Amino acid sequence: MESLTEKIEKYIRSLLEANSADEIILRRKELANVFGCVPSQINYVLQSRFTPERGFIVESQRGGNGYIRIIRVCLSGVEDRLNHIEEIVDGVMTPQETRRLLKNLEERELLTLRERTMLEVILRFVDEVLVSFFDLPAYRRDEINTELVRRVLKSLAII
Amino acid sequence: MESLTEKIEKYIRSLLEANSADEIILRRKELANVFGCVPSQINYVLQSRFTPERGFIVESQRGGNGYIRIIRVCLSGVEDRLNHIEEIVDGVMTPQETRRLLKNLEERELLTLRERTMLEVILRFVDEVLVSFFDLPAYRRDEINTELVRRVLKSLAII
DNA sequence: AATATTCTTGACATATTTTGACCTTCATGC
DNA sequence: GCATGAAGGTCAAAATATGTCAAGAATATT
Repeated sequence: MESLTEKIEKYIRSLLEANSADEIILRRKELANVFGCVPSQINYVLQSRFTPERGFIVESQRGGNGYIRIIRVCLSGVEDRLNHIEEIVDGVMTPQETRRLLKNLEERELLTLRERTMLEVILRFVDEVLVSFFDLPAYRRDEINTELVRRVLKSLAII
Repeated sequence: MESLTEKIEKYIRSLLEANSADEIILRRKELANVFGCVPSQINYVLQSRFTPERGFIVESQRGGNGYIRIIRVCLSGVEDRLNHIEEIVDGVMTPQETRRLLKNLEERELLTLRERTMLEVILRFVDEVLVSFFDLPAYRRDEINTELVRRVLKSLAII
């Protein structure tokens, strides 16, 4: 069973494909009408599915002639990719957040499945060492794991 | 006598076979119902049997329309390669020996440049953490680093 | 026989989706 | 200017999934 959120996500992605554009403009109310849902559902879809981590930027304007603009981000140069990494690997990530990030990066083809698997094996091993040898609390382990991911992704960004 | 965990493991594997797919999607509660067990038993099976080290990636999402997705990344004919790994990652390696091994694997096209870079960045970071946080002597760090390489290569041998 | 490891269970914690009531912003006509 | 109506935004509750953790039971190892 596909959720409403997934349907709307696919619809928006199909609009982007169809226009073979990196950008589309929507009316929130109209889109909500298409799916027979409440307008704020659209906000939820945007906030959960069209995030920078997934490679999108969303702009909007209220008031008369208001709109929602969805932009697919293209990472062209090394500089762009490094900044992007800094943006999406922000603060300290829990293992769950880390796994989700890796999944998203694979979906965007910024990581291969092998690279993702390697990283998961390594993160598990490092975590195991930190807990069983050094009895480190979860928060400290998350700090180290996050920094590891940050460094790896940065190093890959420049290749 | 087969344990519940083993039964569930076989059942999931059979689902993957049956669909001849590299991926299945489950509902934790439903699967628990099939075996008349507690839902968290499913987590135990996933954590102990469907690890990246064994060639699986597990993704999941909580909440409404939640799911558990199991991705198989393993192929057949693994035995030889595993033995080979045991041979080449023998004993404890120094950082120099490790780098030479990784370079060699890249030249033989068993690792890509990106994968080798990932590993080198990770090994350097782990070593740094072990020194600066825990003041571990060199031979202990080499043990950990060697084990890390062994695990990663084993999991890659499966893929 | 004693100890260590793995398995099983259940109480409790956390995350996601959907909906609706209420808030904020802005272009436009007067 | 400024009131108005037409946008989009925020927040919280309810429903519904999965995750975590620890204790006890079952098995394996020494």
